[in-house]
Amino acid sequence: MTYAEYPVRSTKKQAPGPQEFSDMTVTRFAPSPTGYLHVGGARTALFCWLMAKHNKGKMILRIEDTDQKRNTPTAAQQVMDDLRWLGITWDEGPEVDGPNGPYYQSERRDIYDRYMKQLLEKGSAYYCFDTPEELNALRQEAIAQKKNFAYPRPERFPDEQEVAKAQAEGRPVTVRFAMPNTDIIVHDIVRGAVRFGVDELNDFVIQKSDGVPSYHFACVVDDELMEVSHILRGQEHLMNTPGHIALQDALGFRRPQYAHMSVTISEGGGKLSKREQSKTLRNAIKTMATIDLEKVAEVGGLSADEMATFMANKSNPDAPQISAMAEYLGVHLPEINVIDFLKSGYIPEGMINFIALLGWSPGDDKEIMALDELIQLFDITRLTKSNSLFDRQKLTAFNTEHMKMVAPERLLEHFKRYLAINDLPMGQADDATLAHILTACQGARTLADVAAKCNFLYQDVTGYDPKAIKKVLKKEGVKDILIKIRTALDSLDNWDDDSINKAVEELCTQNDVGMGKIAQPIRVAITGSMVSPSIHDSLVLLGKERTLGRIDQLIEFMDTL
RNA sequence: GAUCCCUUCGUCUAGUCAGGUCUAGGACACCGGGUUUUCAUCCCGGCAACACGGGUUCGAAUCCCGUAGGGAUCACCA
Repeated sequence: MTYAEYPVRSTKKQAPGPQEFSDMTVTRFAPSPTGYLHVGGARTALFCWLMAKHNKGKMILRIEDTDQKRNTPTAAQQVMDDLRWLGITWDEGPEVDGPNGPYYQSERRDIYDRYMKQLLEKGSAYYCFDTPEELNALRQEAIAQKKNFAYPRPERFPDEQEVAKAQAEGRPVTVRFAMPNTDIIVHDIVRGAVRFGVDELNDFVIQKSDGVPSYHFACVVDDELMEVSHILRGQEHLMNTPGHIALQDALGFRRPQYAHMSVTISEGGGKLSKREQSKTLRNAIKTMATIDLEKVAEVGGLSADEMATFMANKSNPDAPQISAMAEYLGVHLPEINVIDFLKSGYIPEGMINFIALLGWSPGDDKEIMALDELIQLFDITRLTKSNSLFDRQKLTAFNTEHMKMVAPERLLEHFKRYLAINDLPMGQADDATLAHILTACQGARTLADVAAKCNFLYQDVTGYDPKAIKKVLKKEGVKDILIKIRTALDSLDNWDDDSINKAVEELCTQNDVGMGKIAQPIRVAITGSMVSPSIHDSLVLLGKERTLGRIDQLIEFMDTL
């Protein structure tokens, strides 16, 4: 079948079915390991995974590490950790293996070489010896003429002798793919039929001068060999697709189905990226009146010059430097990477649900969905065409819902991981205590809220919130009440919910006051603030001795008011 | 600049392919009220959109054309 004959029925619902593929749906997530997994990548992975699971197929994880300059050795591991935290698993790939490995492209060189040779022999690809400077000049010329740059394909392709000669002269040797002389129509599940004219199509590089295949080539070869039936990726790849299709045809490969997803935009506008974090930090620094810039630079490990260019909006330091400076200044950076959300106390169930709704919906009013519902309802044809903005407030709302829905044991697991990654003293507590803290904080929006609300358990009261002083302590008769509370609590034989509740209720009736008059002074005494879980939970968690001690401490403080 | 994609409440979206049931539905946010020993949760109510202009049609959010705006891509990066 040629491109033109490929059936076009609807622009959306029915993209043509894969021709020669088995019934098995195979998707793949193919990150390039340059750092932590960010939300955009997580969304792509999620849709690949949902699609595979919904169709009882499989998802492959493939690491696209053909560019040595960009890859860091630990990045692949980080990406896998982040995927696992989200609950996204892969059926084939690193650490689980499978019949089509290896799953690191850097280990597949011999495979690519075979196909490269085939293409060269067929005359579908040819060697080039241009230097970057020459190429650049060509491009400038095209711009000057207001034309699209297209590599000038030679009349006759260089032979092996010329290659050897070029090599001897020290010229770079690359291989370009000779694009066929036809328009190419991409049949996309999301976008329908998209036509690319011959004039737009360019002979692109498929083998770099270091001998490594380019992304385009490796990706096409691997997708065929790994039997990938559906390629889900960001719309930034749409323009690459005609090239990939032509490559598939030249190599006699099958054509997978494509779905180019819309992009996720950040609140500040533009693509969600680290740049947003630099921007937030920079703006925060600018609003700080008294600030020791030298000290900040030192914390971030930047030289004075680097700091200056950063502040002048001319450079963006690396993520660790940004984080170090933000932490030092107490600036909360917008979360970008999956791990940022973990650190901020979001749980994977909430993240997954929220991300799934960025560019997809089940078609009715259903929004809060557990993982198995998501799998059951997922339908690739329902992907939205337009870009969507990442709204953290809505994420928080979803997180709140899932905090209530998740099984207690699971929430406990998430909580322990949260405490560990933030290295909080609460992490030393035993499971029973943590479980109690969690139930005492039902309704919390994030795990960070839980930790903050119960932080008083792990920290002495060193002062009192001015608002608490004004609203609670400076009221008539508080000191007397406090003394009565102390006496009542001291006399309790059992330190449990019932006894504490009963004691507090009795204090209310005896003194003819409402709950607030008793509960609030206690709260201020034990936390120094006006926020804590219910009184009975707070007191049980704190223990009798410490409770009484903190009440004494407050009674003493009352005299200084 | 060229090419491609997109456009419904502030935001995520349902509805568009098969035009009437849409005085456009839901959710988050926001505003107002209520429950609660604080915070959070929870409950009730409110505000709020078919980008614009032309067609086609008895009838347009839905089909066609144009305009405007936004995004993506234009690498020996993936």
